[in-house]
Amino acid sequence: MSDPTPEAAQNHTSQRFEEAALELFFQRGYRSTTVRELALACGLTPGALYNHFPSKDQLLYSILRDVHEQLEAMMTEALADAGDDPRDRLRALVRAHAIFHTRFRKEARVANDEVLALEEPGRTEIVDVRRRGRGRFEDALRDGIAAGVFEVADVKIAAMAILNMGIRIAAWFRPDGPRSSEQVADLHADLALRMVGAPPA
Amino acid sequence: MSDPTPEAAQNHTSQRFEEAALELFFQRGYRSTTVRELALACGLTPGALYNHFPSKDQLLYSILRDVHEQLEAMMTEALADAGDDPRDRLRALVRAHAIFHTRFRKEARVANDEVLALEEPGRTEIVDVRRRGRGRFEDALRDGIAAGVFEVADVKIAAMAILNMGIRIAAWFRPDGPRSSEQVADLHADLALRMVGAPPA
DNA sequence: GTCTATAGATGGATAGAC
DNA sequence: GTCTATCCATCTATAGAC
Repeated sequence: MSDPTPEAAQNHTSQRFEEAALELFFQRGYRSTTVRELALACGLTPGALYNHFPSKDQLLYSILRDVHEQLEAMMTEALADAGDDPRDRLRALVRAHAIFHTRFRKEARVANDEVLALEEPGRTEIVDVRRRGRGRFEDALRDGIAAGVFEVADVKIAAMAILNMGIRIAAWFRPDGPRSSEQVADLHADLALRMVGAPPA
Repeated sequence: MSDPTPEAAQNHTSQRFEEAALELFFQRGYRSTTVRELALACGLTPGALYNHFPSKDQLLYSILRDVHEQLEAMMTEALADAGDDPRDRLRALVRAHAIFHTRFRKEARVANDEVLALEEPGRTEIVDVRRRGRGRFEDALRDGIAAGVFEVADVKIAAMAILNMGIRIAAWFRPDGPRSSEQVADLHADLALRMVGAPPA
């Protein structure tokens, strides 16, 4: 009842492990990061990790699952707000995707680079999630073609190209660089619309 | 003189190590591949590696250096044959880049994924080589803008997008898939020309 | 130039006290 | 839930015989 404990400011240890792991996996890669380094970054000892995760692999899996959930949520929300015009919908999708890869660039890069490091069955699960995400771009393109506003020679290639120029943002974007998240997102949306034969005015 | 030895068919052991390493690094990644696996794949024992490379790191470095040299050579040759029209030059560059990433997709993917696994000073050297390669795309775009045939809002972003949709080809292309190397290259060249406001007829 | 054998370090993970 | 201590596997690399 009367319980204004300082627990409000508490970061659960498992979460601290995930944050340290994100940073270290981003800097050195999953395989090069040791359990000892993870524990040290949390001010703990190696054994402590295993009170929160059954293995180093499951720690990576937990991170990747969260990252993909968040990306999916952002794209879903963007589409929900986008209206009916296929151009607006593609723009919304590309923008959301780009903004995610700038704002959560560490998460995104770890997610992209370390999928193959996962053990089964987590790996197959995450790969499937990513495949479904790719489907959103293909659907957006097909809708525009059906509506007669896009002209695309090969839907899969175009979708892959749009998706991948977005994915790679996480590899080069710098938060302290000359372009904001929003600017990068707008520029990519314009490029995508040009790619599908619907150049913006 | 009279020397038709069977050495013509000989594969030098160092080359066999590089080939085995390429395959294993492609499948499992550099860090997950052990010296024992490399030696076994060559029908040798771990110690034999060190007659040809001073370390596992130097083996990776040797592979990455060769890969980037070959990519540079292909792009240089493509530009030399391309004539003067900026559209033709961009098309040639994107095509050469795309074909490299289909035909040498294992080499390309290892080169992309394992740069950070390199130790210094090799890592900085390879990163610089890659930066110079990126400059070719920016130059091609600036030439087209100067000639009045391209219209680009942000040269660096557009160059990065074109470069990166090409780089990611190595991550999804399958030699036994429905599209040939040439088809993928042509489709990407068309997308790139659209991105710079010079859609092909 | 390859082998056998092993050094020397480091990895993930566990046991049991507190 | 964290600690100390450690197991045991595995890693890169080396030494010296052939």
